[in-house]
Amino acid sequence: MRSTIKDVAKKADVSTATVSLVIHENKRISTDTRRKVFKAIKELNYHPSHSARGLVSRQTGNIGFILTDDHFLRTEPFYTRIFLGTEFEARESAYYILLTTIPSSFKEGDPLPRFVLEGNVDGIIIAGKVPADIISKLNSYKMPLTFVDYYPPFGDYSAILIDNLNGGLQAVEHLISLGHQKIAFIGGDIEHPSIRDRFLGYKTALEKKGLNFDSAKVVTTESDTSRESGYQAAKRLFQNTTDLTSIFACNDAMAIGAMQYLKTKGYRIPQDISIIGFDDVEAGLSTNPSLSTMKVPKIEMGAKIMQLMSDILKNKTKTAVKILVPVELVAREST
Amino acid sequence: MRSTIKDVAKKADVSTATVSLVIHENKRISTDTRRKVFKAIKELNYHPSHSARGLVSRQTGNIGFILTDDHFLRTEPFYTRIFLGTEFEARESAYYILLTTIPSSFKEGDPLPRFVLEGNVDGIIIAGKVPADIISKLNSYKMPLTFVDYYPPFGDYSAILIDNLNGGLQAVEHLISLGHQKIAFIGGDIEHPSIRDRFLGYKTALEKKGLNFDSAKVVTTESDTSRESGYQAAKRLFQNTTDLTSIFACNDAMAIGAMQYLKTKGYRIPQDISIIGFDDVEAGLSTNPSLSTMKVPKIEMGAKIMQLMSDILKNKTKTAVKILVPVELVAREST
DNA sequence: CTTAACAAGTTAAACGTTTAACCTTATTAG
DNA sequence: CTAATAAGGTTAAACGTTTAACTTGTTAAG
Repeated sequence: MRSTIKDVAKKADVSTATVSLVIHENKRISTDTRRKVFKAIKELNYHPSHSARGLVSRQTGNIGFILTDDHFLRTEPFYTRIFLGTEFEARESAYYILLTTIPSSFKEGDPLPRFVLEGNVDGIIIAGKVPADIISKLNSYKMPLTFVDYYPPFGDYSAILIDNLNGGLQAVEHLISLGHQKIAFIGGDIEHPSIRDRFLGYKTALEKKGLNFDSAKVVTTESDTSRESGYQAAKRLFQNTTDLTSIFACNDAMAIGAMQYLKTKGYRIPQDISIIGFDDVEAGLSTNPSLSTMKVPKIEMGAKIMQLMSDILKNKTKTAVKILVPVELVAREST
Repeated sequence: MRSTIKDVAKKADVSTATVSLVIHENKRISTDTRRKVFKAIKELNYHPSHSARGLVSRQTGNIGFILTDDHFLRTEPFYTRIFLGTEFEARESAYYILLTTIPSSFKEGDPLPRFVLEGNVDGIIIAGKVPADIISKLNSYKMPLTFVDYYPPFGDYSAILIDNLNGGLQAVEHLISLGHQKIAFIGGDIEHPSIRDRFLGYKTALEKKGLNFDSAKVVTTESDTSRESGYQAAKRLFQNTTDLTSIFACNDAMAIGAMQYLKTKGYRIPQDISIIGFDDVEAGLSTNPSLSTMKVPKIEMGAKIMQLMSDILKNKTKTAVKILVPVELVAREST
């Protein structure tokens, strides 16, 4: 049998209320009593019952973490790293994370995650792009909704986002600083706010440095940002023009796909063509040459969104905040 | 405010006990009353409070899911798929899964997952190989411990395991049926029960078909089963001998690594060398040629371990059972 | 007709916390 | 010296369920 607050109270020779007050660091309790109680807690290896707490405090101590199944099953551990950060932070703030996936095809009639229906979470973290339908359904529940690595087109939420615009800018400036003037951009899923911003960063960098924008050097027709799409986008790019010396890919997966295409066509990297990606996923390390990229602090983002959630639940943060996390250039062999 | 059992009772004009009995499908309640109650439940969108239930039933309704961080962050979505299966099944049986990772370097002094310390799970599922230290520490808590895709060297637990031996057997028999006589085996982390069994299957198949075992055709010195290790193992293999026409790799990652080596050395697959892997991960589909492999039902395994857990918690399963799930040959272009 | 058995509920205690309201005793202000 | 305040607790109700024990009415058996 696990020990309860009563056991502790008896052992420390105080009331259960006192034990509770000690646990909650209430200043009304003398140092002596506090010590006695802590001693008893230690000796009995007491941990408060999550259920009992939840019942009286009307909080669950749980946070729901939602992502689409294909994001969860992505080959690159991107969202899993974000989750990991969230989990780490949740340990600190004594929350549990309930991870669940939704189909990326989620639509109006589909059932919401069970923890929402049963009110078994105090708040919800949504990671990555999810269908609009689920957001609107979720809105009718009164719990705080926060986003990480995605921001929906409508609504006003707290979110942790990558500074994609600045990242795109830096990536392209890096290429320019190496002497490149003819820089291409390849991207997929261009409706995605993140991709859009990276593209915007690309354009801004060109403008800033007085290089002119050439639409022949831009391929954004792929519907996703997979490796395969990168291959296809590169192929299409070289159908448009061969007048280029470097490529900025909207993410590492596409960059790697593009590298594969370049290799099959006999281009040397970086001598003939330089290439830079975005995200800094593991795979970029084991390509040959290794891939230059913009490093995204995934674990930190996960931790940050959990902190934000915790603040919101403790009423420290009343209004929606959006935090942009900076990215960092990692110059490797491909540039 | 969420509605409670009292609201339902009032609306249906019965006692709360009746509502509870209806929910638990107790036969003592008449069809009429049952209907009334269900109607009220629907109208009020009532869902029982998880906390209140947990408090009185002394169960948490949660299952802990533990894997090492590097397994969770593996590029191939192997364990994530198993988790997904568990999650799906958990929805059916009304459990929540608390996923947490432990360092793969877990040792004696490290803290156990919080849900264990706080007694916030009814049982624990361990996925994949974990350090022995955590198993022994976990044993001192009285909750059921089950394993999926791993079985510890000591102890008596329920587990869902791949039929690795038979899988290895089938893979090699497949090669033999294609006329191969000179079949190599490459593997890593040979201490791992799964790898060991696959190797045993290899040997058994040779024996069964009257082919003699040649230790020069076996490389098991790599310490893990990554792509890179596959590359290295293949390299070493060809240092030993070139007298072979096919390779059975202990998993797809190593098979893919080996394919890369074969390609750089100018071998054609499958004309010069056939190769077969194990696991059926996505990446095997996008190699060129596509990789033959043994298909492991990952989602189903996840679902099965959750069912098993649920049975154990309901006392349906009293003694430890080990279930071997069969694997299936997927012949693609590489053989 | 009496008694037993059953059907279909209801009552009330219990689960382990939290916390508002209360109670002592000691200290301070006037 | 009295009254007010502070310090350091305690009491008891409440949170939303479950379930053993009880009640009431009906049917069946003898």
